[in-house]
Amino acid sequence: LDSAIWLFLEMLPRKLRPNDHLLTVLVSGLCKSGSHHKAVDFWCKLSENGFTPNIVTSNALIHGLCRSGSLKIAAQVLKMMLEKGMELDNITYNTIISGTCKEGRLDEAFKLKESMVKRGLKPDNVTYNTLMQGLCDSGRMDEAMLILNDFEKECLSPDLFTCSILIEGYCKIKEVDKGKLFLGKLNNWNLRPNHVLYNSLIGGFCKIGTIKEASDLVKEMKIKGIARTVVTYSILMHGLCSIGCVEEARDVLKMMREDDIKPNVICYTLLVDGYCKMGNMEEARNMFDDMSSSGIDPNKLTYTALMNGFCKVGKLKEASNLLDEMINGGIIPDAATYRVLLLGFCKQGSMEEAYRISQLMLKKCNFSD
RNA sequence: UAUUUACAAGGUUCUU
Repeated sequence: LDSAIWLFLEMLPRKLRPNDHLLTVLVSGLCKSGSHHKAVDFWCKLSENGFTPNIVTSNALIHGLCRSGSLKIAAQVLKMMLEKGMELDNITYNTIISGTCKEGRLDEAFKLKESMVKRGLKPDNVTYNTLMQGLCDSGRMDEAMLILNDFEKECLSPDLFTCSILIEGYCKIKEVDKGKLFLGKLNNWNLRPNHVLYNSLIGGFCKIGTIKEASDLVKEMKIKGIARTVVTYSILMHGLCSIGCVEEARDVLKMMREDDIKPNVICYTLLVDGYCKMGNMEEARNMFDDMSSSGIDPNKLTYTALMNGFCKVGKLKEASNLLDEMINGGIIPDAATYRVLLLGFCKQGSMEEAYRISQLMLKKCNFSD
């Protein structure tokens, strides 16, 4: 990415207009890889040289900044966009409304919706869905439901995002049956249910401990021709593991094979963690080894789950071997990983090994955690 | 295949 930036900056004095699509890809790529400061610098340099990025590229930057929790910087970029005379669009507003909601500042998010109206823009489905999501995240389901009136007032029609946000909201507060009622309302909105709606409900039933209802919904998906996904089955596995039914969760792998869906690293991590939580470290290790032979590489979360398991049963040597193994494999541990190990060693009174690990952490860490 | 909204995995006050 750095050489891509360099190349683009080289073009500036030659009065070559960089390709807008590529600029957008580059800016969002920089943000995704955590270099949002570089993305901002890049945007500024382009502006200073008379090549102010267009609205799409600028929106991508705003989005990247919102995602990394840098709303303050996003506001500064927004200000510069306005100074350059850029016309903000719905996507700009929807993006910052979403970012503001994610920070829990709902009042401010609603004010932003008002200011987009003042600017002559018409809030759309994404705007209302985003605000709804904010309300659902805070458990304010009654207010979320009231947004449906706004849809009608604005002659908008709720979409599958609207439905899944509401279903997920009800599932989160364990009112799964209320969520399920939306399946019946879809016809009124000319919608056909999709896998996300079902996945959310399956998760809801798992959460309230009614695995039977959950697996019935999987059957219903098959009957109705709604595609199951790896998420569908991982939700089921998570539900089973969380009530201690790891063997049943493992059987889900068979269901997946019959359904021609390949398990991914998340599925295996669920099983590794499931066995760890049961204290069955032998099977946990077996699963860990199985996944490699299935060609799926364990990631940071897989290692941390397994290390946590070994720590809990006092096998600290195994845990610290895993730390070395993951680092040698090029997987960067994070704060959660180190916390598991440090807690494990401290509890057992092995302060020297805890110290060694903390030194390792300080040497390797990127200070973001 | 240029930008915005929905679904899955690890640590989380302590003890067990």
